[in-house]
Amino acid sequence: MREDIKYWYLKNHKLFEHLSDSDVDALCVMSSFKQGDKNDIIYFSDTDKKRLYTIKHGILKICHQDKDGKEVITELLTEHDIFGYISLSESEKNTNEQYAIVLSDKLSICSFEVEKFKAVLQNNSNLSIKYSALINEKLVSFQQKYSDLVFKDVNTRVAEFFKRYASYHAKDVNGILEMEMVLTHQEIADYTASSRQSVTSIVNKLVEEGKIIYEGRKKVIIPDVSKL
Amino acid sequence: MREDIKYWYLKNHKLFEHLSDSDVDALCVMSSFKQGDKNDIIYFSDTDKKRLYTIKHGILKICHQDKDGKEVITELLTEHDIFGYISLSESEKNTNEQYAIVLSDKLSICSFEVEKFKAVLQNNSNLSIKYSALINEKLVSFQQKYSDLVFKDVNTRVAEFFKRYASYHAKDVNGILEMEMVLTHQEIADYTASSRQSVTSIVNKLVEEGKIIYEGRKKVIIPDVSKL
DNA sequence: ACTCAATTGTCGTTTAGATGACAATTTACT
DNA sequence: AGTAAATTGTCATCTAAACGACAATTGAGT
Repeated sequence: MREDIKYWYLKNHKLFEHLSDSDVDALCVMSSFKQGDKNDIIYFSDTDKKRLYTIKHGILKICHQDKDGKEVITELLTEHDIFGYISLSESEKNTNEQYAIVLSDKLSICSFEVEKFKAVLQNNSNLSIKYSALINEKLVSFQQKYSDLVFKDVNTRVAEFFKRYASYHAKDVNGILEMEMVLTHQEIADYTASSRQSVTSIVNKLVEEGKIIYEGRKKVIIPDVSKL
Repeated sequence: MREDIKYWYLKNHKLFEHLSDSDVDALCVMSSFKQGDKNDIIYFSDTDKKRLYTIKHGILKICHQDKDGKEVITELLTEHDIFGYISLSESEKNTNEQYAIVLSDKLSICSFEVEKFKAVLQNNSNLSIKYSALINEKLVSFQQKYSDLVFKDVNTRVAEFFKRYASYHAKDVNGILEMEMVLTHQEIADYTASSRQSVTSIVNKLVEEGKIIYEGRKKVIIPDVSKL
């Protein structure tokens, strides 16, 4: 990949936007860009060197599995999101059974070796404060997700999934939201901690009520988010 | 509180242990220690200045509530844990409906104004890397908690609560774990996302099976953790 | 255009665990 | 000690949502 494109990406990432040009240069040198296709799997436990990733383009799901192969999607990640974190104890198997799968047709990600990234943090306290704040945001939104699972029923969780998904992936055509849906019902179920059949019937109810419109299986339209 | 005691606490906190003496001095000056009693509430949304807290002694629960007053306990915090985090956007109401309640008879906490703490981070990249790693650990353990809620049934969750609680609060008397239990069944239910009645019957089952022993309502003994 | 695999649709059935109601017990308070 | 309040015990009932099973539809690949 051309150096200037790498540079451009990093320069426009909210995590790095206030770095000096030379700092971005340094990051640029140690960064490694990679392409992926739909259904590609990224294991980030068993690689020799731990890496930190940020998404340049595309959608990715982070999954956990239990022994029976049942899957939860803990996160849906998009452009500029980061994953594969730094931790105190080097060896730690924190990423137990975690893996990422590409959902969009194409994915391109940028990664750094954790150790090298730490070195950059050493010299940029601003960056590391931003980084902590970012992780912190994740934590907060995760706590929210947890409470939602406890307090809200499946209907609400699925409806809110569509809102949330739209907020990231829809383009607004005067008030009407249009988006490409890369998740199957099964995956929406994995993400909302419910079952495939429940999602199917809830989606159909929403469609009947006119709150969402499916055009084929890949395109979703939300005529009025406020009514969802 | 005497300066030397403050100093001692900070110096022995794993987050600060490798700071230079003068850095700890600086922290010491800006730190503020406070005492609390059982059932005291710490709101950390509506105070004018945001603060970052670390617990010197005692046990604290962090709760969320839904509109009907139903409560989830998202975290149980003890000695050296931190809470009330820094975030990017200053105004942000991230701490929506979050509050902390003292569970132990006595609590003593140490706190810093977030802005001042950030300033210290500025000059200590080591510290800020440690700090990010710490937050990151929280995130990971929270994702675990989420998967557990999805995958594991109430019995397992309650049993694991006891193990976890023991790992923090039990003293080991040659293989037998003894601990003070500061949570009621209702609170265990809030923590494990179940109901009071379920916890009661599960606890009684565990007692019958000899896996745990309640002496009164405040003391719990686990004869053999491996059997739990 | 045809075939097969993946996805979705629709049921009836089952179940874990919540909920309500009330009693029994323990602890706190004066 | 004596009373009130908090906590725990025990049921029977109810319900949301999972699960299994199979059909219908869609879309991708040849």
